[in-house]
Amino acid sequence: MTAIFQGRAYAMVTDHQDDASSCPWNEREAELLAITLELLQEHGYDRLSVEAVATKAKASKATMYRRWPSKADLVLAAFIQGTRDTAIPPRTGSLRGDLLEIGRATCQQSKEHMRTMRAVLNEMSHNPGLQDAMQEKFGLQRKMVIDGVLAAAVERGEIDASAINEEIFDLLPGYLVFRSLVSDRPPTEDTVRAVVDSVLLPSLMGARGR
Amino acid sequence: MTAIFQGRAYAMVTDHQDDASSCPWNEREAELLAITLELLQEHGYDRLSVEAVATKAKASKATMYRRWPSKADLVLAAFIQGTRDTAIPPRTGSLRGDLLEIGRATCQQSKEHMRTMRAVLNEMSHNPGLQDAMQEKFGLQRKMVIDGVLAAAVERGEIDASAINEEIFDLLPGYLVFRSLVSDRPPTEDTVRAVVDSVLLPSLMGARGR
Amino acid sequence: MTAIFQGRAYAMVTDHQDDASSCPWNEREAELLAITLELLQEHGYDRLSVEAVATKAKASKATMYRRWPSKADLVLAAFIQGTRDTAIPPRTGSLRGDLLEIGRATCQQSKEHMRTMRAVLNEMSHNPGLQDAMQEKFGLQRKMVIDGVLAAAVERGEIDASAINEEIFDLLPGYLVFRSLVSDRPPTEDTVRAVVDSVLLPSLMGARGR
Amino acid sequence: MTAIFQGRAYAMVTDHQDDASSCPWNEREAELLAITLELLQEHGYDRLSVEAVATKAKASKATMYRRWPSKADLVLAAFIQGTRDTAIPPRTGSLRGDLLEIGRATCQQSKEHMRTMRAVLNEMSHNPGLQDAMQEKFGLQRKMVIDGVLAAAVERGEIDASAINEEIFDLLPGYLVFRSLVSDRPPTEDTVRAVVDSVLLPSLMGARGR
DNA sequence: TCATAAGCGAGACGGTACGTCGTGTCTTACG
DNA sequence: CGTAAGACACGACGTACCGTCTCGCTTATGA
Repeated sequence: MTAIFQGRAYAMVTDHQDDASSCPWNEREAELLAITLELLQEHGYDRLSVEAVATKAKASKATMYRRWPSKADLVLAAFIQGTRDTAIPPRTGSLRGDLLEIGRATCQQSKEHMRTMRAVLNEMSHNPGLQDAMQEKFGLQRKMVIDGVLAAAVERGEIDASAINEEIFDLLPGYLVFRSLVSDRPPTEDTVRAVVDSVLLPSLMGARGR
Repeated sequence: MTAIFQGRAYAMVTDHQDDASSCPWNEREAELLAITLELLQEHGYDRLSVEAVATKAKASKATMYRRWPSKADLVLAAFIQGTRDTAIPPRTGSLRGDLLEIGRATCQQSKEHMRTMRAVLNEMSHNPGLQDAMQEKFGLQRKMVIDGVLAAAVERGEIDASAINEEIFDLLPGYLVFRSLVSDRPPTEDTVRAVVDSVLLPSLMGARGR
Repeated sequence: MTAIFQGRAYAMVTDHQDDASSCPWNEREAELLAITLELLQEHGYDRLSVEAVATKAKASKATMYRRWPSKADLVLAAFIQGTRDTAIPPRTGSLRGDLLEIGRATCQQSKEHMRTMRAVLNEMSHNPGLQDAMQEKFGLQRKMVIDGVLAAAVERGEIDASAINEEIFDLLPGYLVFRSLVSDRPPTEDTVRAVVDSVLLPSLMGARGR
Repeated sequence: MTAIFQGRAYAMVTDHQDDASSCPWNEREAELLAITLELLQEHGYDRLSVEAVATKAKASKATMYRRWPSKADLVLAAFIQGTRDTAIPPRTGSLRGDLLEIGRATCQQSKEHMRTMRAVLNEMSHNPGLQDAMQEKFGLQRKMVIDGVLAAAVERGEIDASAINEEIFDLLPGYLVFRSLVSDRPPTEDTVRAVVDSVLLPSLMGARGR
């Protein structure tokens, strides 16, 4: 199951994961990305300079550019590494529990990486490859998780398969991300509960009652 | 009624609107912002240069920097001007119609200004003032519109006031914006219809049946 | 006699001199030039800005440019005004006394206006008019004074007219100016005495002894 | 003997001379300075732009500013390089010949670098370091040459050591430089001859006759 | 064992944009 | 009308960063 979750971009990175402990150069790479992430969070995309990352890491610019051909790539890689290890939320046994768990995880992640995501978003406009990478990583991964949760709910008989809508499978994480990134009202636990209890569950289970 | 819709920021701006036609310097300012917006849409934030805007407008850099102390301010102003005149969606007489209309307007606006919004979003991280400005402009304005629509629906007896939830009043526009800005699946009419028909209306009217 | 001393450039300015007390606008003009001179001495040509002069004088740039069409003209005018009133050294009755007096006056003037002279010199490279003006003012004026002194000495029988050389009539002031402007060893009274006693007088009176 | 002629500043520079041919970066530096000098002669200090030099040399502004922290430093360096290689005038065997030779060399150099010298002069007012550099380079170098010439004349018995005066050792070059830079009457061969024959030699040899 | 290479730090380089400042022209509004 | 105020087009200043490059130096392998 896990394998399915990993799209190309995701795999591209995770393939090296095992090497990280054995191969010293991947440790270095990870360190560089970590510093990138740190400076990114602190100063934002524009005010982040590859030079500063190199200096702080006592590396040279050539080393940076050998690994990531441009600042945008560097930032993307840092972002991916920063979000890679986010655990896939565990199953709780009930649809409501699973959704709340997804919401909770989304909130945490989107708050933590707010600046980075904004930076990557901004870069996406010019970089179709980045667009795809993000989509593959986030869109697909998210879809898999939610599909899994809903499928389990259907299997448990909690909802009808007909209530599932392709168009809005990411309504929960999407809205929460919106609240973190765009609006000035970051999501709280109440937000998650409200979306799940007053919107999603009525919608998903509404058909049942009829 | 219209007055209520306009938050402070909105009013603050629209108050000058009349001046724009009478005062020549505001025409010039508007022209500069329009060019900024154009180049911004075309090339994105990073690849936009103040110099290019000035050149295209046959203005000088000093003129630009006299009005907007930095590139970020310029872009924000351009964005605000670009979205200022977005008409408030008309009332259709039914909750469903109003919501669809809001969704449609949100889709159009967020698609049109996608790159600009991403750029402004990115800038927001460093500029708390920008944060507030955006919130005032978008958060409040959006809230007013939706509150109005829902209040009308309550008045019409379509829904119970108790079904309205502060936490998620912007679920519809929020999700649509997310789809435009973040996900790789820009919203379509189907998306709007799906959110309204299978999510919002069941949620809002669900309480009725009980 | 005085009239002869005044070349074109000199006259151009001094013609207004009488007006200065009666016509208020010339007082203003003199004030502007004085401020220019002051800032010039303080900051040098490059770091002097017309804007600063205008601001300090509570005048507007237009006022400055109406009177002096460029920064160079302004500086030249300021310099001329600054040196205009330098009294022609009085006659002492002996050649040696006169020469020492000329030397003393040159030293004082060239030290006082060192920066200004350097600035004007620099500007002269591009501005032939300035070249002429300077020449007329300084070259001619200087020549007249020295010619007068030497003629008096000849008349007194101190020297032969044949000892006077057109090519080097300004050797004394020239060398002193050089010492002030170019070398790092500004002239002292000893310098003047040395030039007069060990160089000029031997040269001028040498022919006598034979 | 030659070694004695070279003051510290002179040696300081000429020591690098050999490197210039072997080290490629010094060739580049020399090229940049040569272009600077060329544009400086052509347009003068104010109208010279670092950007233009960089463009003409197919270099970047950063390269210029890395080597010379400001336009003034650049111009000074260009001037020093431009005058560095000026050959020390050869000895002719007689005091008169040596003085004429010094005069001739001074005339040529001061005419050739008139604009540059004026620019550097102007800059000196604000830059004490430049003051010292110039003094070291020109004052000392000039003094060495003249001292050497006079010493040789003493040795030959042409003049008395007592006729030499510290205060005016640079009277010849000083006056010639004055004529080039300040006055509108650039020195000619006649000027040199007149100064040497009717002023310097009488002064230096006058004591003998008595 | 030694050399040949591969990766590295350091940092110069050509570009490009930034944001500032000064010049000289022009317009507006006041007296 | 002359003036103070100051906007404007132009263009140079000096800074910072990008992405490329060349240098030596260190390792780490392969003859």
